[in-house]
Amino acid sequence: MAIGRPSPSSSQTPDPGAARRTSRARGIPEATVARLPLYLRALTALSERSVPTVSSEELAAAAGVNSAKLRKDFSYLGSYGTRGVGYDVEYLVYQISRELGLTQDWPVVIVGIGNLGHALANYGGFASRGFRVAALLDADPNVVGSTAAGLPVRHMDELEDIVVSQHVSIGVITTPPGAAQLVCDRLVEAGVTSILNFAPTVLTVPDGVDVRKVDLSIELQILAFHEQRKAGDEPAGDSVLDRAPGPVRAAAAKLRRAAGGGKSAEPAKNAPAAQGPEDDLSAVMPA
Amino acid sequence: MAIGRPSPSSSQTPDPGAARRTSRARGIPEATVARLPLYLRALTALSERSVPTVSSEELAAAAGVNSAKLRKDFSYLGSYGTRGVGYDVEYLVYQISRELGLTQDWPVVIVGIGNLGHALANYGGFASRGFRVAALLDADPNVVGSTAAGLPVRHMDELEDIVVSQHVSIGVITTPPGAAQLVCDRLVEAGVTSILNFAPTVLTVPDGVDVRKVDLSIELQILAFHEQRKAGDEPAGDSVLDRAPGPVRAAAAKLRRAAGGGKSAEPAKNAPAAQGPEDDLSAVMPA
DNA sequence: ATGCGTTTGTGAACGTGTGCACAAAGATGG
DNA sequence: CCATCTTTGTGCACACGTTCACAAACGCAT
Ligand SMILES: NC(=O)c1ccc[n+]([C@@H]2O[C@H](COP(=O)([O-])OP(=O)(O)OC[C@H]3O[C@@H](n4cnc5c(N)ncnc54)[C@H](O)[C@@H]3O)[C@@H](O)[C@H]2O)c1
Ligand SMILES: NC(=O)c1ccc[n+]([C@@H]2O[C@H](COP(=O)([O-])OP(=O)(O)OC[C@H]3O[C@@H](n4cnc5c(N)ncnc54)[C@H](O)[C@@H]3O)[C@@H](O)[C@H]2O)c1
Repeated sequence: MAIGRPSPSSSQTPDPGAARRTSRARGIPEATVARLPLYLRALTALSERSVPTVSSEELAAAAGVNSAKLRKDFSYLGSYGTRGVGYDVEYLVYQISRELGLTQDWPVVIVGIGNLGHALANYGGFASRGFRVAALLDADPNVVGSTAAGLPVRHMDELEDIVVSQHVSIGVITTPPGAAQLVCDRLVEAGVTSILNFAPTVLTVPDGVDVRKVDLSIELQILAFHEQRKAGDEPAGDSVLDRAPGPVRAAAAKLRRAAGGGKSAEPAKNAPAAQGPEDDLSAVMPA
Repeated sequence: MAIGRPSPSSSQTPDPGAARRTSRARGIPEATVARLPLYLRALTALSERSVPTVSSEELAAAAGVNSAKLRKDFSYLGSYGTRGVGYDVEYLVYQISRELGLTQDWPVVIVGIGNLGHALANYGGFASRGFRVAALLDADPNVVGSTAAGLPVRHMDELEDIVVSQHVSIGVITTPPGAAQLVCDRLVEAGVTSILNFAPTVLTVPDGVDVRKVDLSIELQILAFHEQRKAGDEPAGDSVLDRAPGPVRAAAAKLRRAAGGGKSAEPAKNAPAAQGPEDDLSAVMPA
């Protein structure tokens, strides 16, 4: 039963393969691309203060990165600096904007105008960089009549028309997780090839479609992990059984499977637990 | 003029240094930590369907990753699988939860209850994983009276009290960018050691404080970059001057600096530009 | 012109992350 | 108890990303 990758490749954010193949075409590493907007923001601020040139050291500080990294990043774009002087701010703003495709207009649709969709629709920093909200879409008839940020919320039925007629290639999904894959499929079917997904769902898309996700819950969990480490709190001493090699562990595994079996509720000892390091797992593993 | 790193290290998300030092302490790579929440979500779904065991292949598909990667990730946690069978779902849910610190309660404060702050406060998936909104805070007197998601919005004055008395170690910043660093400083001063920042600002924090950022604008720009590539649209043929080595390029640089000089508006030829590959930059570089 | 101080651009070393491929471990059936 | 089949856990090779350190390039003053 060979599990051949199904033809729709699930290209999520942390998948280097697809994304890299694209960007390596002309040699800009993905990690660099992800930092360009950061540099651009810092440069824009300098530009507004009419600063003519900036050194890699200064700009790196403003962007919160290592200066060597910044120089290497810029080197992928070309030689836009002047030795002994630094970089011309205006010129660099233009070059990075161009490289990121920000010199063109990118119409986007937002699907799912609930709490988050509303916030995004109202977000000013949206339009500031060439991204224009082409339409707000929702399935709920109660929502469809209303307006958000001056734009009318339109019905999902109009999705295809809007995407095609306005040449929308970027879609933002802010529906509940259950609807995300369906919405995604419709967007892709209509011609959208880049998706920003706020729903906590793994989206599956065909090759050639990029998906990036924003997941609040994941971010918090990562923070919690490090927070736990800081507290010197080795995450509850592991059962000796599981560290032991050989048949002992196997027996433990067997027991686990035999015990839990069905629809047992969450492993009991889960609640508050005032970060006491001692936290035995007899509750979950009745050995 | 040696530019010694100032003692407050600007540890942003994409800075491996600080984060890694922490997690390497007991050997879980940062990339793995970032995927654990993904696995946990998939496992929780299986658990709700009362699936007793799952193979690395199945789980990997559900989480949208390579199965070898998943197995290696789990190997950092210990040997929790059974060869020939797979992983016990309930047990693995517990192990990952514990590793992520989700078996304890994490009170968080949200600062800046505007569009986004409201949406976050209303977000259900928040509390579902041990994260509890301890307080909503804002500086605007008009907002302070109101309630969001059943919680009262309290004034910034109360920040320190709340953080200390409720042992808050995680703070979420959803203020305008201008206020973010100030708010951050106050949070840190009060004792918060993990910050999730939604404002498009580079935060500077002392060592030992983790910052993660969520930046919609950056995500869109990355998508735009790849979108441009897909359109076969080499980002507007580079001026020959800049590719040429030697004195020619230097002269060009000189010209740029001399020309632009002051507060010149955005490099003119910036507008719509119907994705025509030909887009000369004489406007920005009057050579 | 020449020399001096500054800053870029990059080669090279190193650390991290990914994916293949396979031996070893265990389940299962006879 | 043995044979066979499934699936884990991991050694290994390679790709990617980061950082150091320094020669070459440039501006500027003399
Ligand atoms: N609110 C937050 O702060 C937050 C944070 C992180 C993630 N999320 C995620 O973002 C998504 C949206 O969150 P929310 O709080 O705005 O939820 P919400 O319930 O307020 O809004 C969801 C909207 O989607 C619409 N919708 C439902 N099914 C649809 C469909 N098939 N097609 C089109 N529209 C449909 C609903 O009518 C509703 O207006 C959820 O997946 C949530 O998990 C939200
Ligand atoms: N709305 C979005 O979808 C979105 C998306 C991405 C990023 N952001 C960023 O998130 C942040 C918030 O966005 P928003 O749309 O909710 O803005 P908003 O203006 O609606 O809300 C900001 C809130 O912060 C409060 N505030 C201002 N200064 C404060 C201070 N010093 N201390 C405490 N509170 C203070 C204001 O009173 C207001 O209630 C902004 O930085 C924005 O760039 C927003």
